[in-house]
Amino acid sequence: MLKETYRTFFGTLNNNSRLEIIQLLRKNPYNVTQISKVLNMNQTSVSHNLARLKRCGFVTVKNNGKERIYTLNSKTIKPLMKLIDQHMDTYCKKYCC
Amino acid sequence: MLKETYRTFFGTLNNNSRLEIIQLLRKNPYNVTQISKVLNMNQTSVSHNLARLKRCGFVTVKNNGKERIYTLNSKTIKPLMKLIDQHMDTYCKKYCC
DNA sequence: AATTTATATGTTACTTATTACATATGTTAA
DNA sequence: TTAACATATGTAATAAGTAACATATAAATT
Repeated sequence: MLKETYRTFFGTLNNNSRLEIIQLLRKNPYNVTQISKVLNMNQTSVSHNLARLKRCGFVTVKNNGKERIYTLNSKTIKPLMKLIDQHMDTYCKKYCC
Repeated sequence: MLKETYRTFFGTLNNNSRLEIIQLLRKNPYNVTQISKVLNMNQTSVSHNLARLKRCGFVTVKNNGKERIYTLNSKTIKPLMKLIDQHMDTYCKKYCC
């Protein structure tokens, strides 16, 4: 696997706003306005971050009138986040944080 | 899970040097000098980056005389990297890179 | 077709992370 | 006990990423 691909992947995850969006989308799909309201982030920021998440396959998007509904990739990202939670649960209490 | 814990986790992975070290350690444990020679990185950089990897439970270390041998966490990080490779294989060709 | 609502994109000041230098510590052997 | 080897840590210039502004596009409603 290309080094740059990893960087894009982890660079995407290494951001508070995007992590908050991911955590929210773990529960349910939402549109941009909903996300920015729930997370109290401004709309342009949400759009920028969703664009990046989409570019990397973390989320997919579906049009619904003027809304755009974003869904977390349930095939790879959902199980991945679960596995990462497990790692952090076991190791990050002792070592990191 | 705490937001800061995620940041530490992904921040650790979002770095070329550390990713190269991880990729190397997926094959075998190595000491600091070996790592810096194989990857053509200066020793202080390798030590700094190993310190961070250790702090987050990505690697463990074992003393062997004056050497210190670093091993990748095979319980969580090895399978995690595999899962990430799979995601990138499926989605990042189309979307990211 | 003009207005409103929803979302996306371009750009830049600012914040954060990285790298590499100098140097310190720790271990072994002469 | 000092020289040599192995690794770790403090610090700062530089590089990279972020957030927020202004603005553009796109769909629906009047």
